Amino acid sequence: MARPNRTKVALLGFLSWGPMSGYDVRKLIDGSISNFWSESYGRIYPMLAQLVDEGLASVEKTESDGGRPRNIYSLTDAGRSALREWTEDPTAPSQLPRDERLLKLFFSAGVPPETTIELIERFVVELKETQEHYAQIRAQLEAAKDAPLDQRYWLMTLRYGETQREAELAWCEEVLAELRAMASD
Amino acid sequence: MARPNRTKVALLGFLSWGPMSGYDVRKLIDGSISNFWSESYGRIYPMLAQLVDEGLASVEKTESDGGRPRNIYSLTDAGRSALREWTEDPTAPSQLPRDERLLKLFFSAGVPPETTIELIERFVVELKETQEHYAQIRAQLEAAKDAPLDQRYWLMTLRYGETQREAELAWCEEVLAELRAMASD
DNA sequence: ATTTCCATGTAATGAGTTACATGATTGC
DNA sequence: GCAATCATGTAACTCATTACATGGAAAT
Repeated sequence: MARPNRTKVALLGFLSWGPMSGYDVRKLIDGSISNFWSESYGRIYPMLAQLVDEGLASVEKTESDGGRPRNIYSLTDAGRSALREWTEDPTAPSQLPRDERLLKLFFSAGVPPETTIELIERFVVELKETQEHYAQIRAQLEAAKDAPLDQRYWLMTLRYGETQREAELAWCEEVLAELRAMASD
Repeated sequence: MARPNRTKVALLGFLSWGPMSGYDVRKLIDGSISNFWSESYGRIYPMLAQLVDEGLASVEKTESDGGRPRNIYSLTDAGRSALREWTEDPTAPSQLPRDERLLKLFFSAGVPPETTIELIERFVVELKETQEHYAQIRAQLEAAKDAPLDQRYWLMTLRYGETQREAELAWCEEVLAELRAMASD
């Protein structure tokens, strides 16, 4: 696990909560870390198979217990220690950001300010929707009274998103004021 | 240009400033938008060839004007209107964020708070380095007195990064306070 | 009846990094 | 003479999304 694949560690993390299916993982992600993470089925299912190949997880096929057969994955000891190894490492790769909205803004001198105002106003709408989404995540995370220690960490990650979105909204107001002044010249 | 490739529009944008080589583009990026964008040679050179294929740019090989021959690319009219089409469109795809540091924090209940404190402290160091980098970019952008309209947009994008990093630093202080309280229990 | 949700998976496609190969020129 | 910089490009690899295919069960 020199530089483990990101999907891999995400799956190890969720499986550490208990045995579950790929479908379950996806739903858990949507309800907890969609704030800063996403996974597609196209990655989840192949990666689960890979975890089994590598001995980090085991799979049990539940045949006909009512619904359609499901594949339930559990961490092995090797999986648990791989997860531990990753969480204990205090480094994180700095990701190269690529923000298409900012790229557009950067090259906007050639279009009328009104166009750029709309670009930013759409961003504001999106940000407010995101904030509402965060409120739902917050409700879900705060409901987990049975895992108080985990919960504190979860709320830290949520708080990160909340403060970032707030700062973005403040920036939007600043930029909109400038653009509107430019438009009225 | 339904959903143009991101590298493509970035190249169109820089070429709109005047004819230049792939090498030049890379250096310009580093000095202006490394704040929120990056391109590797492995993308730049093939994409420049593709632009020529598509009639969006033309290339002129400068043979032996002193140094090693360079390939200088210029926008065609088609290239200019493709860029215009993109900048005039006030939409931007919302990118799915994947923050490995936050993922690690999310799953940190199983490791001692000291480990997580180090994770955040490293983040603080990185953020301060980034802020210094921004100061250099600011100096470069503010030096461009010959393009005052462009400059206003450039500074808006820079200001975005500055406010985001500030908010991150404030979040780090908050989280560090909580983690230190947890560590001293 | 039909839509929605559960559930798993594959194939096609795109995007992007990193490492490598090459070789000239400039500055020390 | 040697290192750094200029300059272009390719190949291998990784990573990830999207669309598609399949089909059962539950709800309306």
